[in-house]
Amino acid sequence: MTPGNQKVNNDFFSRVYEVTKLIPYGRITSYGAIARFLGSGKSARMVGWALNVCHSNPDFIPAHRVVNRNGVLTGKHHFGNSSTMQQLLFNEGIIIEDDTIINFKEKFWDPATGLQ
DNA sequence: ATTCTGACAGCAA
DNA sequence: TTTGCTGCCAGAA
Repeated sequence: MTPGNQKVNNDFFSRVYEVTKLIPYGRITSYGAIARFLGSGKSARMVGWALNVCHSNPDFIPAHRVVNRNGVLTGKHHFGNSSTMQQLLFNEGIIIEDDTIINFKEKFWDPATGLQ
């Protein structure tokens, strides 16, 4: 395996968790934003996959603060109950209507600009 | 080993 | 504007 082709999977997953944990309370971001922040802008699906297996991480991962670029709660079904994700977000001041975050643009937090 | 699918995103029609 | 296909990387069958 070439140096530049080394597996970053482990690292990638961990980074996804770290970034996700950095999302401020009441704020949200998108899979693509995280992927892009990690350097793999086109690997947004991997971010979702990482969050899908985030239970392997001992720390609490606020995965409910991560939605797709449209602000749609595409992963709500992975929170046990379909309404759990929406409920969690609602508790943080995120207004959701029809599985879509109304004030998405307003509450959006980009790790790239949010951490600088 | 091959094929399909997935918590996405970008672009073409 | 909406719909559909493609790229992305990993895992499951």
